[in-house]
Amino acid sequence: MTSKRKLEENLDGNKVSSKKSVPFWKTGLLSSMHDPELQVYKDDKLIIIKDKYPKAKYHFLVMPKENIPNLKSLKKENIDLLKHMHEKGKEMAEKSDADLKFRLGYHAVPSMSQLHLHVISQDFDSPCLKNKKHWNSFTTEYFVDSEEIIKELEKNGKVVKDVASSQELLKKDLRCHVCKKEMKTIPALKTHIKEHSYKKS
DNA sequence: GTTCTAGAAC
DNA sequence: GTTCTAGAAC
Repeated sequence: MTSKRKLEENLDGNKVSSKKSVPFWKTGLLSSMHDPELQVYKDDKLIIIKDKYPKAKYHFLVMPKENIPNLKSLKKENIDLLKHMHEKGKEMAEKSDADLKFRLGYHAVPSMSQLHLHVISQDFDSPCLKNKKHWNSFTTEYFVDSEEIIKELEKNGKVVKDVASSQELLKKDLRCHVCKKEMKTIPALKTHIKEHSYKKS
């Protein structure tokens, strides 16, 4: 027989030496979720936290307490939960700044485990927004509105997103989300978007 | 997901 | 020479 395979486990229960082990950082949200410093709302079904690296003036994550890893795990039984997450997310946006535009949605292929609904103001005014992937993940179809996810689950009983085509969206040229003007660099884009208003019309 | 940094782009 | 992007992280 071959020599014994080292199979230690880290604090998150992931196999450290196995090649198939989940990287340590992928479980980061589960820790953040239970960090009182980040929590802003809590009820029997969900927890809302401030994103640790906000990509706009206001950026929250609404997460179910129940373990639901991602969109693929969603079942028809979760429809009421998703609607509840949407409602509470909307309330949090309202409470933060009632005059500011917000979007509520999911990333097609999120990096981190545990389902999370982004509640993000549309100014994208934040030092944490640094690269093309950040920008495109919130301004292309990679960002799927919460209502669309709920509709898809109601219609098909599941939510399916193609990984390869979704990842291609992240490589698209930089474009202003308001006037659609193409920008050559992230710094130029960040300067440009300051010129628009993000108040509700 | 972020950090770091080599080297491309200017 | 400086700004900016993009890929590795054991």
